[in-house]
Amino acid sequence: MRVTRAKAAENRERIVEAAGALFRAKGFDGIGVADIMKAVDLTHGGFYGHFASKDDLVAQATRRATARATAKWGKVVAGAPAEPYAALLKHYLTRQHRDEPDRGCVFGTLSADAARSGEAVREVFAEGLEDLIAIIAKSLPARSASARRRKAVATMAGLVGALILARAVGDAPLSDEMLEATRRELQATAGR
Amino acid sequence: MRVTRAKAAENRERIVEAAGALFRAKGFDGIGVADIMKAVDLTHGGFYGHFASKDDLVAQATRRATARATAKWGKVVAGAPAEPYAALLKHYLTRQHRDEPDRGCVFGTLSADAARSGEAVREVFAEGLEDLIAIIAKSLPARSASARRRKAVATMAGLVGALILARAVGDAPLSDEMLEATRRELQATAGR
DNA sequence: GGTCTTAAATGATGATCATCATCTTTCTTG
DNA sequence: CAAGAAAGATGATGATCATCATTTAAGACC
Repeated sequence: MRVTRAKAAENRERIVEAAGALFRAKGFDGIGVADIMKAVDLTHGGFYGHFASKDDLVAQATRRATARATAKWGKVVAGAPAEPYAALLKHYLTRQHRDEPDRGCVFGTLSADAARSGEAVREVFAEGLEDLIAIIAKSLPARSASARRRKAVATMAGLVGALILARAVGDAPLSDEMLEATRRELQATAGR
Repeated sequence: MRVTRAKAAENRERIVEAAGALFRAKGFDGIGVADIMKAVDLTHGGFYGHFASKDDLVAQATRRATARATAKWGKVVAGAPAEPYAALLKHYLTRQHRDEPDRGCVFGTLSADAARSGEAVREVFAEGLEDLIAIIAKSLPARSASARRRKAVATMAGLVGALILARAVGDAPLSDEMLEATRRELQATAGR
């Protein structure tokens, strides 16, 4: 049945949001169009009125998720002006973040899927990643710009790697250790 | 048609090997039983004579891949007794490794998939990861055992994160930079 | 209020999925 | 050499997949 213009736009929003969570939880290949629509209480038929294809939704949901991450990181550093770098590490490497992949960082859940996707998705990832690296670089104690940049890139790798591996090993003690050890090492080597 | 016992065992081997490569290239959900069998020139029907389920194959292929990684890392450190840690970094963070996911480290390709898999697969991951961390720890210059362990865990996170992100951003300049910056940072902070 | 437009529902498409029963063929074993 | 065993092929199962044509119903606009 027909629905108001505003309601239709809201439905599109809800599809993108639900897809973002479901893709993060199950991977691009792990969830289908019908189940995504069911998650927002719609039937699968209306999907192609909103999106050109599933790939189109993948790209839109990914962009939404990276933008959300950038905004969140900005708030985290703004909320801890004295120790922004430490705040970022602490915010990212938590058990809660590890245990809620569907609401967490998209780079920690879908990077491998992105590597297997088309150029459109990979470009969204590249742009989002540059934004986060820039935030890290600004949060670091003053060194040369190139040294800050290098440390920021390596920090991004450490954060994402620790989160992914902490999830991959299940509930082994190693899982908590991945988060804690990576946080301490990154922190200890931040100064110089 | 029937085949010798030896040939049947070899076929099983080839299935596990091919599956290891195909899973790494396309993810656990990205490749089907029929295509795996086709890759070793068999029809899909014989599959369930060799394996109880696709999950069974996933677990076996994963174990094979982690064992292979452990053996390879052992050779790398043995081949560079003067600077084993530097050799590990250099071996892992290369453009070739990034561009050949089907033949590369299973932790860099399937960790996110493992996080979404059953406990059996995650246990294989945990055991394999412990082995690699132990190799890194032994390759580090002498500090306290706990400091070496912590640095080894953080190194593992950095290696895997850099590789995954370098693949996720496509052929952006950031891709090469991820490998190089992470290698330099890990190396620079290895001493103390 | 009547006409046009369109969002979503219904239902079908053909592909592909994991799984398995059955059959054929050939190796193995006595 | 004969009988039993089993590896792999054939083909079917029912699910699920992305995609789309058609229908229905109600908002938008004159």
